[in-house]
Amino acid sequence: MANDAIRAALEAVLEEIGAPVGTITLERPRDPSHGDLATNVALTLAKPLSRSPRQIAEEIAQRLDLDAAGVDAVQVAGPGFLNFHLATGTVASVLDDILDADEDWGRSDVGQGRAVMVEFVSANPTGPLHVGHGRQAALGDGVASLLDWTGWAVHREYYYNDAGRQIDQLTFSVRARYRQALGVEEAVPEDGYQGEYVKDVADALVSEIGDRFKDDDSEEANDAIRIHAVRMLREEQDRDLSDFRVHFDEYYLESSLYSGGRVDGTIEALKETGLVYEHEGATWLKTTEFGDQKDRVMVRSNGQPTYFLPDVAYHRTKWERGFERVINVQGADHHGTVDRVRAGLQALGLPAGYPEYVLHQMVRVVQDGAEVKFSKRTGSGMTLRELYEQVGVNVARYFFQMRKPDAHLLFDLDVALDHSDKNPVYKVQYAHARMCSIFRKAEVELSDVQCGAADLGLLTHELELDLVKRLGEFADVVERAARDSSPHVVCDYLEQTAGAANSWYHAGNPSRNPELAVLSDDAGLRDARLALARAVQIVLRNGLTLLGIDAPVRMVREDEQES
RNA sequence: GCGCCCGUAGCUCAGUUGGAUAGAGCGCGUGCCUCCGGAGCACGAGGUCGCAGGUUCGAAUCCUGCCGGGCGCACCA
Repeated sequence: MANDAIRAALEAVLEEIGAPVGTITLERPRDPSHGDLATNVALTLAKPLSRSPRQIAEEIAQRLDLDAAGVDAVQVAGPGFLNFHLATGTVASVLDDILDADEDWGRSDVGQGRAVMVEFVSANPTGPLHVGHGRQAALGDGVASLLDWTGWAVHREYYYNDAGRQIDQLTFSVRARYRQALGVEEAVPEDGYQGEYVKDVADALVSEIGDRFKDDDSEEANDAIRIHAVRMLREEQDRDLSDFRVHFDEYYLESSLYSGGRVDGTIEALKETGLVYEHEGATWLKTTEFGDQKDRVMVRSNGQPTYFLPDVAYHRTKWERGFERVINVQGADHHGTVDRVRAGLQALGLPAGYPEYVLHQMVRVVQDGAEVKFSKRTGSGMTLRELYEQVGVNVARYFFQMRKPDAHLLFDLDVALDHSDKNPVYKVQYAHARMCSIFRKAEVELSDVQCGAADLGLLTHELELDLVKRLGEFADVVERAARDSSPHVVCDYLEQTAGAANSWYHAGNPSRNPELAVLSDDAGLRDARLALARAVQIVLRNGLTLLGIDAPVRMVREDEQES
């Protein structure tokens, strides 16, 4: 690849002149007069070499082996940029690489097969998933997918808090609805779950066991109700996620931490560190030792552990299961737990930054300029299923991934429901389908476009070369997105690439510029342009696949849909 | 009060870890329609990067202090 050749040639020069060799960034300048590729190495070397960047750039340019780098010319510009002009044919040669790699184009091996766990969603089984969980599901799945594409062995995990007070509240809420269904006058507890879905759970219980627990308030009865409710709601969440095309390798139950003795084991291990003390009847851990704001209670004065303890125990199992790298995807409202969990793990001897966190901000759904807040089923916010049944799974997944996690997400239903290029999902999908339509028109199978078959040097138009350069950047984009746990980088790239493909395609409209038509009368040009169309199709398809979104070979028009 | 995140065009947002004249989509304005898919295309206007200092060859980006918005600060989870 052109980039690699230039990098190698640059590194050789840097060694010659005794400069430190770090990562050399090559980027495509916005202004075409600045060449095909440019680098700022000379600027970054100004300090370590204590010479003027311009001077360093001149020396590098002089010593650079142009042939080895595959460039026609190199220029020093501005404060000390090196601008490369690639040899004719070199630019388009990346198309052969793309055709050759096909489904693997964009993959890399920076992870070298190492194990990484991504934990996400992890909602309590106390009700249907809402749109916030949806963002986390799409985002977590995207982060996991990016790691997979960059050579990591990814494990997707869901942690179920199936123990504790929230579950007790659910049990009492279901119990109240159950008795209501049997004609007893009883209100759902004030701090219980008020949504309609609790009635469904109670009704199912009635048809399963009749009135057996109507007046039975024993522990056995409550256990049975709890188990029934948790099972039913877990099944609903699993369906919601499965239909959203999000799947997990493992579901880890909080209750198993207790039954397996891991909570007690963690207390014992922490006590051995000497960082545990008793205060006012409670057991504390000195987490301030590791930068936490204040020390934390592990066991309350009533003997019950706080949530902090099983959380540390749980993350300890991640380490013990061999995951030296773990990424937790969570809502930003949980950021307060980050320091304390890390502190607890550090006390046990785990590394300081363990685990990593991707915290995402809240989601607001807007339609006609007003926020949509209500869901009959939950009595509060819109559910994930209500959203994606309206706009479709593809659109929902894309919208959830197209903003950086740090930013609040405004989910605009008006745009999501639009079926034109104004909707970024459709814009990318249309571009993909359009490439496929070229092959239908040409009566050529996609798979018949072979690597090395076309004379790519014939692609000389500015629009063509611009498009080719973008396609060549895909692997770098995926790597950067993976490094920053940011699927939105891929979305931006796909939208820009789709736009460039559209410009190229429309410029070749036979009625306007027959000399730019893909299906040219000139057989050589036609083959070269089909190779380009095929490469565009591959990149768009791979990008969409990575994000978990369909890449349709044809789009159904609305007027066709109706007939 | 303390901590974390955010503040970039009328709106929604990018900005590759400090680089060249700050970008995209929508909206707005002008011009193109019988096309290899008009659900389009081309061009244009629009910015004191919240404010004020600082660091250096260079700052939307890093540091400090303010202003504004969101979220957290339990022996809840």
